[in-house]
Amino acid sequence: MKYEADPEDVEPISAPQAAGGEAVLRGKATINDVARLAKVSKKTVSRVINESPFVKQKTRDTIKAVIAELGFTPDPQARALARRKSFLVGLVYDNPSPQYVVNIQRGILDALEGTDFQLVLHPCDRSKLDHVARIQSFIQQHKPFGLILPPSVSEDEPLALALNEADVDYVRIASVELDTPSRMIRTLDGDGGAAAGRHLADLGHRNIAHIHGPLSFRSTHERRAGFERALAEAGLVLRPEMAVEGGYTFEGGVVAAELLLAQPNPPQAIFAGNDEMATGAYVAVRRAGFRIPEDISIVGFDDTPIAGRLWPALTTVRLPIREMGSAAATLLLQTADGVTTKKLITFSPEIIVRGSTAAPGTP
Amino acid sequence: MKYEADPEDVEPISAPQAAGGEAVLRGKATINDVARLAKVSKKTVSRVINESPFVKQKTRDTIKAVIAELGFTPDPQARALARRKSFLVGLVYDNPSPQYVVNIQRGILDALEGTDFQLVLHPCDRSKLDHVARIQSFIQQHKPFGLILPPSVSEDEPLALALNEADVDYVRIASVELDTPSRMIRTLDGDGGAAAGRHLADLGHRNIAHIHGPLSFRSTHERRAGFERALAEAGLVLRPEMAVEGGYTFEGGVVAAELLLAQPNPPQAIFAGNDEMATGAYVAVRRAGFRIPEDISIVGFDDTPIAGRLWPALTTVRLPIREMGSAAATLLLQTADGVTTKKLITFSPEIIVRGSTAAPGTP
DNA sequence: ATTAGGATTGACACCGGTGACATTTTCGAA
DNA sequence: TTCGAAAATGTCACCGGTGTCAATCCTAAT
Repeated sequence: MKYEADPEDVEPISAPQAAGGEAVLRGKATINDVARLAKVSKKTVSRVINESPFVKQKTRDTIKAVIAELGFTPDPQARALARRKSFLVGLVYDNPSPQYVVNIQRGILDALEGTDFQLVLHPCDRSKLDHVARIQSFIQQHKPFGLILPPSVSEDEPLALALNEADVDYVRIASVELDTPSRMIRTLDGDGGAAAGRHLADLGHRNIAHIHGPLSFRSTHERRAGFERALAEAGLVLRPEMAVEGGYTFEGGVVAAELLLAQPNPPQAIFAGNDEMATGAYVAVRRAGFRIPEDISIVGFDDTPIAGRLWPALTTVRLPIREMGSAAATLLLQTADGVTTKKLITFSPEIIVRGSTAAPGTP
Repeated sequence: MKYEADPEDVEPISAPQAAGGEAVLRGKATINDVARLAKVSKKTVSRVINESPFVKQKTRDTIKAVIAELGFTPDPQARALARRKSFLVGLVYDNPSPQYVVNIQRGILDALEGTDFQLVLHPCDRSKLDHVARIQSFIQQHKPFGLILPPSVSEDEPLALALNEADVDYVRIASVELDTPSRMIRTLDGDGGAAAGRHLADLGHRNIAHIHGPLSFRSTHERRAGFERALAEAGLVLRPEMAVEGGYTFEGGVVAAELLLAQPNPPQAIFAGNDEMATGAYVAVRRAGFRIPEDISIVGFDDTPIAGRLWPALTTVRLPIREMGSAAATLLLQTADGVTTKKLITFSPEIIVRGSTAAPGTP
């Protein structure tokens, strides 16, 4: 039986703009309005919205025309309710670096632009006991379409396990293959560390130190391993007393560098595991009365904006963080299209040589 | 008529954890489950959830007990659909400084923690023609509970006008009273500028320059006005050629400072309208071969993290950005409680003296 | 011309709440 | 004890979509 809406029913709906005399954008069109005007059931409209292949081309065209005419957009809340899945993409993060976080956000937003999805922020604290439970309850309540986990949450295996149980999709951003399999964005931090080591060795430095991040971060180990590999290729070794932890923070960097400089045979060059710590090293080096890069060369990692703002500008290893965020979101949304081709996207870092490194003995 | 659910109906629901044998957290309880167990209608449960005063204390207690037992939490999507209002708080921003943005986010998240609300990010671009239309369509689609507008979107009067028409609540963060009335967080940027001017004048500087932000930002004018006021109180004037625009960016700061230093009678001190530009000034001053603070003193504004990371650390004016974000969210949520007491919260800046300023003639 | 089987489309309940309004209680005043 | 208004609670439709499954429409094969 065909849908036989009589003209009276149709008329007043066809002009949502004009309705009500005053109101112009008020009262959005709903799927019912579209169905009535297109003379089909709302279910068929629903099929068109969701790009179901089981709709005749002609019907589809008619409906699309009506949708366009009415400026109809499906209501995310209603869809979420019916599907038991919202249109939210959660960014679950605990990264201490604001720069990192902002760039990841930007990348995700780039990818989400134009889609129906919205980015919601969900900071967390891995040291809290109910850390995983909180995220679970967030998922249960808000039924996010998916989650994006940058480091170091991405390395949280108990969390990943819990997520696999829960009804969410997620993409992790990390520097290594992780135990729990999942789609992920992988960064070759080791190569970055190697690039830093090679750069310093090529400049002629022999006495090189390293300030690394917390041991609980996988990237700490990756970066250091790559760095040591490059040194080895140049016939150098990283002596144990030349490797100090700086917690990935500015203050940690200051303290770590002070420790290094206080040694009987202080380093000519320092590779810091991130820009924050490199910035801290700048301060310590200056306090100790040394010049950068004449007396001591410094290399960072991340290429956050501060790198270009220091004096001299910091030589550092860049990871395309924004692009990574974008790729993560894209990977997540694939599922929405039913296409799940790629499961892993790899990004390589690149060294950006600026003013904080020079050959030893530069006047 | 009482609700007479017979035990059989009640039993299987009472243990959502146990249901299904395997599943533990699956299948959240709904308002219907609560209603059945508490032997009341779902509407009454709804009243309790929404803290309606028209529920007898005893009934309320019973229902609350059941809610606790079941671990029931209302479904945000369903509520949103029925109320035509979601539980999202939108941060609409275009601020170029990541630091600012992150801190505002943190503040908002602080205030939202423990509530049903979620923060969604909505960056925008005021230079786009459909700028306002985009935000309108975001509102129409996602029906956010409210919006928070930091500068410079907060100063966008056409947007504010459109927002008043639309069905959203919003709080603006700005440095001045704005034409369109609305709840807002106000910062006394003028006082901050004055503090900077006073500090430099007190140190004994007479030849002081200013690098200001874009003229389209109200804060630019506020900060400058306060600065000039303080100079006047010290019997000084800001000569026109000593005021240059730096666009609130690092690069702009570099160029502006170069312009100032190239003048026949270069300044002994520079007050930059924000930390980004102050950082740019550091670079220009060094390139020109001057020392900070011995030859030239520099003051910034905002106290972003970079201020403490520079060498020497930057003397700057601090605005409690995180607290401001938190206050903005709190102001917004008042409506949720029906309590709408405050409409304006004012924050005063404070000068943080660090190493980038000294009396002229310091060796 | 018929007919089977896939291609389309529709009917209807339901997702989990809330709004408007009706009905039942409750309790102080008469 | 009785009555009426206020207090408390319930009924039922609806918010705007989607899932399930049944019904109808086609098309090629018989």
